[in-house]
Amino acid sequence: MNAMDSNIRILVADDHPLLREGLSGMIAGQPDMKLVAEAENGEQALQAYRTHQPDITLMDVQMPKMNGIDAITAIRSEFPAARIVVLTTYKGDAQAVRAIKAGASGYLLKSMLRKDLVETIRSVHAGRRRISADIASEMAEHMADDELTTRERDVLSRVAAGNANKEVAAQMGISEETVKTHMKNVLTKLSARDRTHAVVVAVRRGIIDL
Amino acid sequence: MNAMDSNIRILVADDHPLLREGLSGMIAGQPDMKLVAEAENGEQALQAYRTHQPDITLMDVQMPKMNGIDAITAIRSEFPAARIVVLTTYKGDAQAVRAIKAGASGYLLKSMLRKDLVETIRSVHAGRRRISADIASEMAEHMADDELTTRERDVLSRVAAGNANKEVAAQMGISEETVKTHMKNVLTKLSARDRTHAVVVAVRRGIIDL
DNA sequence: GATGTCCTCCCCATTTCGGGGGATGGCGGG
DNA sequence: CCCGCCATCCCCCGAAATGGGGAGGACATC
Repeated sequence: MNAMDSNIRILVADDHPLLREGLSGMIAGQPDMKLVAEAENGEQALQAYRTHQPDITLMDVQMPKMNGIDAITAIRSEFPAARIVVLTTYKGDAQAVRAIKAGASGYLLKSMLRKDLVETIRSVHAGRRRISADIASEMAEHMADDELTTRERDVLSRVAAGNANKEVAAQMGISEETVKTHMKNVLTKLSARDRTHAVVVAVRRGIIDL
Repeated sequence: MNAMDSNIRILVADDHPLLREGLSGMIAGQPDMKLVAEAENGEQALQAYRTHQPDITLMDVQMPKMNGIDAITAIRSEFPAARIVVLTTYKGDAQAVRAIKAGASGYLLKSMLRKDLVETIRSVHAGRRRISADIASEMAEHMADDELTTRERDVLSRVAAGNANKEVAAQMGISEETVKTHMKNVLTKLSARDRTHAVVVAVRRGIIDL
């Protein structure tokens, strides 16, 4: 095995050109790593993965066309062995959980240092998992919590849009009483004091989007 | 005037090392620009500005210790001629307005292309102002709107934290009736359907933080 | 087939909100 | 000095939300 073969081949998927530039520079500075492709959205990432089948994929979550989570799911359904590291600004523990469940091997903050990032890449390439300490502890805090059900998230999203229970009921084709029940459960699960607080907590934790 | 003197001397202030790396690389690629210092928070930015007095400062809004807006205010109070370009992920028109009012000469999104960014730097260096088209149009949409008063923002923040009007009143040492009055005004000004919607709108527009 | 979770619906009572009106004093700009 | 904006407080009232209870059916898991 020569030096060429031992390179860790990397795909970068992020919609910020400047950040890609930064990553590219960082990778260029590592003798054992090589950037093989870039993508600026989830669809391109999937395409690029098919073409290059990189050893490691660095993926942002928030991207146009197809978000990072869906891209991970898509890639992993075709290539179950794909090693993907999510690189994101903080968006709550729930998003991290979704990424991990989708098959990510790492979850890092963009604010992390170069050194830690290259370490993580080598680590994940060697088959380990890596989650930023702050995110890990945040995830741990909510481990015991019941997650919101699909229906509860749906109701909460509509409430966040400014709909009254009655309106939500009409939109979802269910009774207002059912909406109330869902909201009661949401308030309990999120330890929120009222619906407004519930929306804030859910957004902070990445459970719903604004 | 030799080539050295004609360089645009740049200070970069952003808490993401990777983005600084990207900017640094971009600047290095321009023959007429030179990166003279980096900062990873507002305090460092102020310090670095005093030391280097750069021609252009690229500043993120969201930074630890001292945020970008406060840093701009601080720098401009000492150096009224400072030309500062805000570089940020989108956080609503209100934040942009605050930055401009604080004295920023430009407001750009991090998702913008290298080419546009270097153009903007030259443009601002030449004394012009530059605001991203999307942000400008967003700002225009709300030009006619009444802004929230200090008190109204204060009330709304507390409501976002899950406090009932009565609790907000107690915290602020005013009557519940007054809180209601403020909330009525907030709902009207933000065209919100209820308090929950008001919080969502205010967060989206960068009027309050989560 | 028993258990559990989810979704659905219903009852009760109390509290909180939202929308309408009006009123006062302060403070700064014109 | 007057006007406008801000902040404060008050009234009334109907609508909405909250908090407690219970309960049935679907569906998957074990």
